Amino acid sequence: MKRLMNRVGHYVDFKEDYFSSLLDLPHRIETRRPGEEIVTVGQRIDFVFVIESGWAIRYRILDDGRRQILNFMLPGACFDMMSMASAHSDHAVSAATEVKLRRIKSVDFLKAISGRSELATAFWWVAIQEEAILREQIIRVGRRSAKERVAHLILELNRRVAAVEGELKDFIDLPFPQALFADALGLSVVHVSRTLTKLKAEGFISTGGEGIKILMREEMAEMCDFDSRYLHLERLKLG
Amino acid sequence: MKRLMNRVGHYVDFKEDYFSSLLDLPHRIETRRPGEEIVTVGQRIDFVFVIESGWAIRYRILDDGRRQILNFMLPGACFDMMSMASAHSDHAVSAATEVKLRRIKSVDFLKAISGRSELATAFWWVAIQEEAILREQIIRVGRRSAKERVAHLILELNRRVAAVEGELKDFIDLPFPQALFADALGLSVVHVSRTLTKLKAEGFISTGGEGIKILMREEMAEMCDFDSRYLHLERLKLG
DNA sequence: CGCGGGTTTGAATGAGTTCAATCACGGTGG
DNA sequence: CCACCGTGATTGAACTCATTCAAACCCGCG
Repeated sequence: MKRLMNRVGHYVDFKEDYFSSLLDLPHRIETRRPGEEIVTVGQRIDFVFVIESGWAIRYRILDDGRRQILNFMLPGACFDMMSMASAHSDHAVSAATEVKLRRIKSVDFLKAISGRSELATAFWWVAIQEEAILREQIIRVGRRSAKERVAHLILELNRRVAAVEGELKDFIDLPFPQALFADALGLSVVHVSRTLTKLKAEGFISTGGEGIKILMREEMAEMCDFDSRYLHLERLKLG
Repeated sequence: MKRLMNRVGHYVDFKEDYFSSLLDLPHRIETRRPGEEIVTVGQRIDFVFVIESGWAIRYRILDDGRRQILNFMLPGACFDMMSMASAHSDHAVSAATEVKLRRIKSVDFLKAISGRSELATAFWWVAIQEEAILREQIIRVGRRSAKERVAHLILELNRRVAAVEGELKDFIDLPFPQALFADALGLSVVHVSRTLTKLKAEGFISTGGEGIKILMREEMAEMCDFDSRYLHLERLKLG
């Protein structure tokens, strides 16, 4: 919840008690192991989830097993606020890593924010940002080369982690297999591996442990046409 | 405006006077010729647009000229409700055909729907549907073959036109060049042409005039894995 | 030590692109 | 009325980027 506050706090003048009402909401804390489902296709959506820790993915599986990841969801992510009751999910959500999440009834959540216009505005901004991320994903898989795609996604995730942690680092933890990158970018695992190797050879990044170090942020952003403005983090002072 | 009513009317029990308040809102009617811009990149968004007639596209141009169309917007489309004041557009909107549009100040629009919860709910549904269309677009360009992409988009547009016109036809008017299809699907114009030829040869569709006739809807939907449920038209009785 | 998940590498294949030429068609001017 | 454009659609041939398949590799773990 602290991370959600970090994130949402960028959009409103932060006051602790705005959030206390959210914290006090009736809820359940659940955990999922890597690969376990959180929301299944066709499920009725009457809960809002908040990711307390860990990474999740939103995706769809086609009949023959192809998988497209729509978006990565990291700590502080908050879904599905939009859908509300009486909609059925047309895609699934599952855990990429070990995940801890808070489950709140949609009605309770909506009641809590509807009274407080600052909070409502903040979550409105989160929804706008979410949609911008989806649009950027379309551009990425639709019109960018493999090299650009991989670099662009790395930079996006790096920024989004920064928005949650409050500081922009040159290292991103990616505690999940490259297959997730492949399915997010519409590439094969093999080609993701080759592309990462090339990015390393060209000095943009280096890998070590379960993450990636960004060595030449400027040049890399230039190369893959990454412009962080779409993430709407302007209130953040990350340089 | 009639088309917007058609569309939105699926989600609430239709009452003429819900909409009269929208019709009476201060507005300007504008027209754009094919190719002319409606919203430019970086522009501050404090207007809601309603397409009265014609087709528009939402897209982004990359530095080297590559273009990715994010979504087609057809008569009855209503944007950008989400963004509200103080956001800058990270993509452009322009006319695909001759377009007539209604421009309403965001504040006026929001005031008008905020009082009437049925209207607010209806536009909420429109926003949900819009987002589902974006997600489907990601899956289309990310994990489908050229043949599947083209077929899938044809079926989607067909359904969306039906939602506006109130009846599902086997013929779709597509009064714009194939280049738009290409840029929407992340393909080259040449390959779109080849793919359409193949779809014709296999008996799925036929072309004539400025449109496409769907000859084997079932088989085609099966082939490209099209499931109209994501469009959230359930209240529509289109079979 | 040996197993297993995940990554890397190589070689062959394939889907889609690019470039260039041709075609089809509607509009315009002589 | 017809020749001439210009835009967009189609076709062919060469090429490229990414996929597929298969083997090797790496490393943490029982």
